[in-house]
Amino acid sequence: MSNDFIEKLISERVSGEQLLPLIAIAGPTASGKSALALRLACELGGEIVGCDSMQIYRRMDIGTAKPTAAERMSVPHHMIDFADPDVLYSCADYASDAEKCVEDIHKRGKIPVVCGGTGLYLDSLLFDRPWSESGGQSEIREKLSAEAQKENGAHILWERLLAIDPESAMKTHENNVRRVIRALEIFELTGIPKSELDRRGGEPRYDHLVFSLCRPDRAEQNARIESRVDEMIRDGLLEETSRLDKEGVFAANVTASQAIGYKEMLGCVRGECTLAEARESLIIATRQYAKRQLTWFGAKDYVHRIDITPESPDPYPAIRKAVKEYFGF
RNA sequence: GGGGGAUUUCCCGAGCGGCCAAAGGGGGCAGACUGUAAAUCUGUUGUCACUGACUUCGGUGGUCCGAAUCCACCAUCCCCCA
Repeated sequence: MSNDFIEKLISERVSGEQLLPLIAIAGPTASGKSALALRLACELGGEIVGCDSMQIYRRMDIGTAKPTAAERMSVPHHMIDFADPDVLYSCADYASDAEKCVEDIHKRGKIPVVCGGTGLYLDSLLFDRPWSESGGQSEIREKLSAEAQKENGAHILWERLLAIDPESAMKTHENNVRRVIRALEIFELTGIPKSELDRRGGEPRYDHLVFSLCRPDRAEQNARIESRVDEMIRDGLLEETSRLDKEGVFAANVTASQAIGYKEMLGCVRGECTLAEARESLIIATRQYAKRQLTWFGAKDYVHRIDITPESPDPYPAIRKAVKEYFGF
């Protein structure tokens, strides 16, 4: 199963300003990314860079399926388990932190193996985007959110966007208030329409080779998700949720409070539903998330999809081979 | 034993004579995504020869030009009185 993908990449490779190598293992939850990345890093003498919007948080261990202490001992892991759940941490923070991290790894003469399922984070690490100039959490956003709450507010905001940046407005459904607000915010902050800003930058930062693990058999993917959920519950997800709840994580409107697993268990912690019900909605939410990830990675032309099937249950050889062909190590 | 209420498309649930292949939600399927992304949002979801036709609303038989909606009987479930 060798590959036009690799050949194409090699032919596209820019030899001029030789970028440094980076390997990434992406794919939906419960696809086996972590184990695979670990194996790859071990063999290549690499270090792992997490690319997961939730594993970055401390004390959120079970629900985010963080690599175990033993695993983290065997190969250095970065961008995992370093932020407090109650702080706001977003994609732009990740992009700059992870970039530094990768730079260090390169300096050490190691090769970074990025591993995780947060597509946007991966994208932001791989490609240089002018995000830093376009602000973040701001009063403008608050103000716009308040306006959106009003009668017909969403539509009014969208029309405002249409006036200043028709291109973005056409691309963004008016119901997607969050995106409409962000586009508006960008313009207010920078004076540049989002569509214009989007065209800037975008150059690759590394000579990257990205894989996405995929199980074409949906039933099998679902079965894996289900057993992973049960494992989490067995390992004490409920208790972990309860602890975080007491910390006030879910009261704060922060990224960590959106994590799948905790959201669902919270109902049970607060006695609003049974554990069985929480389990059920957790499984559903995870399944849906996995599909979104699949759709995201499937749409990226820089992602090389590796299918896991009964005929080839172990994706490792194919990936190892592709790395060898592409990088030569 | 007597009285009352239910039975709707994968699930929940609205509909109570034509505007009903049947609201809404859930789930499923597909998609979007450039500073909340494990988030947010969109489309689709009876069948087909698909701007039309066909088969659905527990079962059977009626009433009516016309029924998921009315009547009768049957089945199953729930509640109340014994």
